[in-house]
Amino acid sequence: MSTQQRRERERAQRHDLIVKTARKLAESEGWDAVTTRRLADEIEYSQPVLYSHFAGKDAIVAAVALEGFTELAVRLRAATGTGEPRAALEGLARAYMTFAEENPALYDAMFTMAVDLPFGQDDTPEPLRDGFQALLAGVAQFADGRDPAILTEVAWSALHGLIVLSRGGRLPASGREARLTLLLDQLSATR
Amino acid sequence: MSTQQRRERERAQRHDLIVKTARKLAESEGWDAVTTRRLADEIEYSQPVLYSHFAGKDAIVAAVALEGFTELAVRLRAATGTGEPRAALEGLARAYMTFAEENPALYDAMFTMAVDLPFGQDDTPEPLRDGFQALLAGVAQFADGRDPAILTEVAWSALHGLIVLSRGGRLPASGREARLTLLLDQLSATR
DNA sequence: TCATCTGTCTAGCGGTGCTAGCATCTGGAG
DNA sequence: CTCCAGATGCTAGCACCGCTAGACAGATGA
Repeated sequence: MSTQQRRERERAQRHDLIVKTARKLAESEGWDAVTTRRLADEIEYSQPVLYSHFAGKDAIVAAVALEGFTELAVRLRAATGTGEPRAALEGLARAYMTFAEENPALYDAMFTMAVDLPFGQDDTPEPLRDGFQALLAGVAQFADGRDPAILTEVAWSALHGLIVLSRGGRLPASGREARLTLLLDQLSATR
Repeated sequence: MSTQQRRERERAQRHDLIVKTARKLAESEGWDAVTTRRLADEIEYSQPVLYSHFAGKDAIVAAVALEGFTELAVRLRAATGTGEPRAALEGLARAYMTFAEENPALYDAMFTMAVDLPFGQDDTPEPLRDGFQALLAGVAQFADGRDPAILTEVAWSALHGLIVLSRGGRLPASGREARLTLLLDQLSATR
């Protein structure tokens, strides 16, 4: 009885250990450094153990990404102000960009790597849904006639584009602030 | 004398063959299928031949990307209209998105994979510079007081975001047109 | 004709994700 | 207390990856 429970608890702990280690490793040395051998070594178990917890490496990345969505949602909710529309949007956008900058590997896992997470579907995991809802809640309040969902998607896309192009060196680091300001201006313009 | 020339010509042809084959293979089966072995097999030479033309696999991807920048620049220039601002911008944006949709693997090589292409620097290859200039030329004409470069970068980022998030299934295929319309509206709004 | 030199190939290195099959250790039955 | 069964984690190995050393053949020039 209690033995069974202890085992399940230990299994859950090890599951977490794998996810945390993968994330830490990815963040410090990049996802290329996250190999099954290295990961196994780091958690002090052999490779096959990983496969008793996850279907494969992709599933591990997906688990890390899921953790990211939860954290992002929390951050966005915290940044969702209720003041003047333009300022509220700015707070939200900055929170999003800060998150991406502070956790580049995590952000990659969430938005560029793991493709096997079902996004806009019925079986979409709760954290994903929650993340988008947090963004939506912040944007919706100044939609001002425009479709809130569409507006959110466009705003999100633009932010994502800025982040990903900047990171790859496609955009100069210098104009960063100017780009964000312009984007916010354009998004909050209502004709 | 002529022997020398013939050899150089043949070398150049094989160089092109490698790039074309890599691109075709990537486009039909994805970049994962483009392995050095597979590529060597496809061009009917052995692996080491690839390395007598390119420093490594990354360099091959970069060569494919470079080809893409040239083509994109041509497309954008062709789409740069001179009529009413909003319509001109729309034509440009649609040309960009169409290019990305028709050549997904090529687009990936240009904007998400190859990191060793110097973008905003002094030694930036001409095709890259040209591509951005084509976009700039189209956007600048309706900047209307705003910084043309910044505006171009923001517009580009937003388009890129839409494309890349749509492709990964992060954005529903349904709202595509609505998102583009809203984006164009916001970008062409001058306060 | 022969030496050299260029070009291409075979074979192999160290790495990857993943798995089959064998030990070992534990928990419960007799 | 003993012994068996099942769970658990390991070693070893598969097929593949990018990349390269060294052997080999054919063309080139003296």
